[in-house]
Amino acid sequence: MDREKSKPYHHGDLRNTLIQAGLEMLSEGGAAALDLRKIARKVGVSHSAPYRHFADKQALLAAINEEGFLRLAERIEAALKEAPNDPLEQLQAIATTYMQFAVDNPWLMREMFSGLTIDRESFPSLYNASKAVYHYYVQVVELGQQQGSIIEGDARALAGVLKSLLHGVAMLTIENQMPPFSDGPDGPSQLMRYSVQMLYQGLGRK
Amino acid sequence: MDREKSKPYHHGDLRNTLIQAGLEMLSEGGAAALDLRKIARKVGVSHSAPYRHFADKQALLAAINEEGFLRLAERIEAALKEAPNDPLEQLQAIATTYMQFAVDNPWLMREMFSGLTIDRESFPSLYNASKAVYHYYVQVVELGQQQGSIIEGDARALAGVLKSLLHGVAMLTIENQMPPFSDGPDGPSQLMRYSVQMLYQGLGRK
DNA sequence: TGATGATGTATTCATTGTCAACATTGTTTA
DNA sequence: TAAACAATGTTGACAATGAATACATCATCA
Repeated sequence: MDREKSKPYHHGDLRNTLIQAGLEMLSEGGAAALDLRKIARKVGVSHSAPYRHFADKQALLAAINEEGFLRLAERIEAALKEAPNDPLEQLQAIATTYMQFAVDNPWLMREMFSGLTIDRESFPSLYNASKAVYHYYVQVVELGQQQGSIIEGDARALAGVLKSLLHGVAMLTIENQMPPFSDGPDGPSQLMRYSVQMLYQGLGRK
Repeated sequence: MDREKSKPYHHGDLRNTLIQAGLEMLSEGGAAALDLRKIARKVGVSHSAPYRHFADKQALLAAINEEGFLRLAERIEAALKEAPNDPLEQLQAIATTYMQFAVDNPWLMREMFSGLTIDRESFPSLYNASKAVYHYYVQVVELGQQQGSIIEGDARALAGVLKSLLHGVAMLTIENQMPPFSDGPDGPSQLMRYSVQMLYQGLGRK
């Protein structure tokens, strides 16, 4: 009995536990709701214990954001593996995964990309993680170019356009800034598919 | 002499003054740097005076964001007036204006669209202002369709795609999330023009 | 003129990030 | 193995800040 009673003085894995608890707290109201003391309470340590692992609140937030980018990259990688060997379909796979992640983790996404609460440049590993996803875009574009289904040009620049579209659609969706379409696409993932399709075929008439 | 000395007890236009001061403060570090007491000091009133005009910090932020949307809409309207009567050029005018505004007011833009610090839904006038810009997109798309240079389809849905792209490019740019392109477009406004061009002509090869 | 509501002030309180001093424990080393 | 040390956690304190309450000033209008 009492095997839970007298907690050891040292937590054991406080750093990770704090990040996890922070992620949960984020999802319930964003960075504004992210309270260092509350996290500490939740995890069962004193209010200043976190300072042994993070210089300040920013540092914890940076770690949380980094975890977010890692998870996003994981999901996209997994989605790509299951997608058929067709460039457009691979783009769609990335796109809908991106959207799904945003819808599932709106607060996290806002944090990750807002640049409002943390200064990304001062956290190198976060900075790198934040760029990881982009490589998949380039990869798919290059594949498309090799197969002749995507126009010529700097693959990285084209990937940048793609990335921007995905990001814009996803963000505006979770911000309730996308108007509802009566006869247009319905639901986030359809909206995303539609958008990618439009970028692929072009708005201009030939 | 002393014509500035004994300030009148009542400020006269405190509400607007607070918004202006708030905008300035925002531009120096975002909402995190937006300190109610500091604003009050800056404006020369007591630290609880703002509460006569704003229920709380959120309410002031909402007013600031609203002002931001109004300014953005103004700029875009002005840009449209000067643009030639060509749909693609009008799109480009909107796009580069959007980008310029974002580059000029990164913190404000982040605030306006983050949804992190304020709950837009509870401020109707802000909510409306946030949707004003969108109408210009629809307008231009419809014009393009009439002239036959833009493909058929729900103009509002197409405008949504356009809006998403502009937003994505602008936001990722100010967040330093757009990789630099060696032989691609150079500089924010060129990057924006390039992106719109790509959306117009399509990434797919015909 | 004097009643009333709007606007501003002074004071106070709770929350929260941060820091300094101290406690506990695991690890290394003499 | 014992002492020293580094890592980790706790307690208590402080300042900044958002917010609430009670009071002061002033313009307007019946």
